[in-house]
Order: sequence, then structure tokens, then C-alpha cells
Amino acid sequence: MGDQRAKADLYEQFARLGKAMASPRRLELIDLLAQGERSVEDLAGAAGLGVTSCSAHLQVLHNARLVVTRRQGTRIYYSLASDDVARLYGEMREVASRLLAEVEPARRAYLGDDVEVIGREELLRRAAAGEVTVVDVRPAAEYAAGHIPGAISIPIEELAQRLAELPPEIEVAAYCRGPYCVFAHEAVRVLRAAGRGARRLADGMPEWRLAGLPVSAGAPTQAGA
Amino acid sequence: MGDQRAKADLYEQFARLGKAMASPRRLELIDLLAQGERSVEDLAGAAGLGVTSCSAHLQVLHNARLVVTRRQGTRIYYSLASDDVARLYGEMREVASRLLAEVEPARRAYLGDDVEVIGREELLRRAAAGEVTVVDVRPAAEYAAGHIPGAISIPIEELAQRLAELPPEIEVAAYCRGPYCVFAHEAVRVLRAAGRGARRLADGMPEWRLAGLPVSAGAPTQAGA
DNA sequence: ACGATATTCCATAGAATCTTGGATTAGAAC
DNA sequence: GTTCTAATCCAAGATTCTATGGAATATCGT
Repeated sequence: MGDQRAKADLYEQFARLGKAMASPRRLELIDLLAQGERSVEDLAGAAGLGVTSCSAHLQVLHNARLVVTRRQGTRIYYSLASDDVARLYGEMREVASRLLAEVEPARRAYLGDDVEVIGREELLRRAAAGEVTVVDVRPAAEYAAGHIPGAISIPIEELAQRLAELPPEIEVAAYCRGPYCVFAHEAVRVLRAAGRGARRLADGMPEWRLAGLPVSAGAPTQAGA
Repeated sequence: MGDQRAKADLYEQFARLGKAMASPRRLELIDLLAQGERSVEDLAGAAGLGVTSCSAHLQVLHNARLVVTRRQGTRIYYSLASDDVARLYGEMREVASRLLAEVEPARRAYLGDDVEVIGREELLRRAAAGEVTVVDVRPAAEYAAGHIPGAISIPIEELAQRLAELPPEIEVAAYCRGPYCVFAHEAVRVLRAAGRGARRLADGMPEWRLAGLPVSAGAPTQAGA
């Protein structure tokens, strides 16, 4: 009874998941993939990795079945295997922030001083009433892969130049990749510095989607060009 | 903006959790600790590890703040830092079983053929009506650390000799450490072979507790000795 | 204070992981 | 077919992880 071999095999399988999530680089890749599918080179650039290294990490994620691939022409697009992955990753961050005292200082060091927050319900309510402009400050490709209905896309690097596109006197709600992404924090700072009312959504697109709230897809409608 | 250093630090913190859960041995330790606190030597024995090796793994878990220690006399008792850990571990197994095709065969190889299952609600209902005897087939120490109210303790190794303690004609519901523990499977097989009606609770004590159901603690009341 | 027990610390050797650069494969465009 | 691009494969060195045995530490009982 109780084959040691079989038992070890079983735990080995579970550990595959843990091993896949045991590297900060891979967690960053998961974070990026939670925004939508991306090619290897693209991911490497976004995560600051060499292409070879990035590919190797993606193989590890693939072997643990956390990601799936789709080939289109000469490039291969990776995406998360299911919502389970994003959910598990989110849970992992939450548990880490509760258990590890070092998370909070690291968060502050990266995100800077806290900025005011707006909740999902309030955002939905006030957006429907036209009392708030919802702005997606992630790169355009991530907006195209999925965004809050009615949100306009202004990547954080362009925000300072495109303030005129935002109706004045109306508060802005900015959102980005998630609770540990700088973009929304930066956006609120830029907007406040320009004298606008602005808050950030407490978390980002993946959490919004996991909460079952509506999501639109498609490139932004280019009003100007 | 976007300190690479600070960003890497943050992901490094999250990865600490993943690293801690990246070893099959450590997952087995978490599994054991989910039943209740245990000493190092005890854990080493239960997990089939050398004491030194076990201690080292516990250090890793401790550095990731997944476990806490309590000293009593000459020995040190480890336990999970919070329910979050058991919950995350459970979520990890669930995701693994959904994503990794290899989990199911490994499960079958270890647990053997499926035996009939009883759900939590049915168990509660029928136990209250006296229609089912609930039996905890884990080691006595784990029963003492927390068990289903009204359950009697018959460790799996003793079950075959202690069949007389179970009222005949009444179905038995056996439970153990969790959905991937052999004990309840074995118990049902032993009982059925003895002509008794028996089913296993779909999952074990940790899941019962996490579901917010009532738990009793304390050593079994020794009727005989 | 001394011996006994439980645990951790330390050093070592072997295995696994990560990163990098160059070679290789697969598809697209011409 | 040739050429170009994207991604993977392969090999090597550096780093980290794991298991084990012996030494050191802490507590208990006497």
C-alpha cells in the first residue's frame, strides 16, 4: 500500500506548477500575458529579456501548461492557457502581500506614493452617468486585446501630450495592468499636475475580466488621424 | 520612471512564494502541516525525509513566511502561517489537475480505482440523523489536532482490527487528509471487503475547515482502554 | 554541572537552472 | 529556389538548489 513512487510522482506533478511560478522573470511574463497574447520578441522587449532567454522561460511555462501557443505566419503568439492561470497568479500575489512584510516596501518603492483610488462599482456607475472619463493607459496593443467598454486608449507615454483629448471638468479614472503596475499611478500624477481630477482603478484589466465585468476588444477608433 | 531595480525587487518578492512551493517535498510538508502542527522529526518521518533535509526544507518555507514555529521544551512545532497557505495550496492542486493531463494518471496510480464518494452536505445531514458513522482514518495525532465533530478516530492501519467498534448495518463515511490522500480510499476498500457499506468524503479535513464547517479538537475518548 | 534529545548550522558533492551566443528550423516574400 | 525574419535548439559557464554527514546549539531532566 502507498507506493512511494506513485506518491512522489503525484507531488512532482503539483510541483511543476510551483516551479513554473518560481522565477520573477516568468511571473512578469505571466503578468504581461494576462493582458492578452503576445509574440516572443514582443514579450522579450516588454520584459527586458534577451529573446533566447525569453523563449526558454516561455518553454518552461509551456511545459507546465500555463501558456498555449498560436502560430501566425512567421511568429508565434503566446497566451495564458486559461483564466485559472491569471486567477492563481492573482491569488499568489495577494497571499504574498499578506504574508511577506517585504512586499509593501517593495510596492511603495516601485509605485511611489499612493494616489486616490476608485472602485469598480463607482466607476461603472459614474461612467454610465457621464461623470467620469475612463482612460486605459496601457500600450495600445493591450487595449486592443481587451478593455473596459467606453474607455479611451491613451498609453502612458503619450498622456502628457494628449491632455486636450480629455474633456475638462470631468474626472478621469485611469487603469492599467493591475494593482502592481505603475502606469495608472503615473497617469494620476500627470493629470493632477495638470490640474485635472483623477483617480486610479484599484486594480487592472485582468482583475476586471476575472470579476466577470464586460470587456470590449478592438483597436481604438482614431478620431484625429 | 519605472525603476527596473524596484520592479525586479517586487517580482522577486512574489517569486519567493513560488520558489517555496516549487519542490515536491515541500508540498508534501505543507500537506502534512495542513492537518495540524508537527515537530521536525515527526514531519521527517511522515514525509520520508532525513531530519537534516526536512529541517532545511522547513527553513525555506519559513523564509517565505508560509510556516511559523512554536517551541515547546526541546522540540519545535511547525504549523502553517495562515489559512491562506492551505487555500493557495489547494488552488494550486486544482489548477494543476485542470491544466496538467499527467495529474489524473498519477492520481489513479497512487489512489487506485475510484471508490464511491459522499458530499459534505449529505454527510452532515445523514450523520445528524444517525444514518452514517463518520470515521477519521488519519493518524491519531492529526485527529486530535482537529476533526469533524462526532467523528471517531480509527487510523487506517488499525481499521481492519477494529471493525467491531463500528455499528453494523450503518454506513460509514471515511475521511482523511484531502482529495489526494490514500487513507480514505483504503478505508472504503477494507470496509467493503468486510461487507460494510462505506463511502469516502470527497475531500479531507483541511478543505472541511476552509469551507467554514465546524471542527472539534482533542484526543479521542478511549472507550476500551 | 552533566548527559540526553531535538534542531539547526556548516561543508561538500551532485543535480538542476539561468543566461548568453551561435547554429538551426519554419514560414513568408520575392 | 533564395532570402529574410522569428523562434527554437544546443553548448558552456555561472549560479542556485538538494541531500547527507558531522559539528554546534538549546532545552530538559537529573
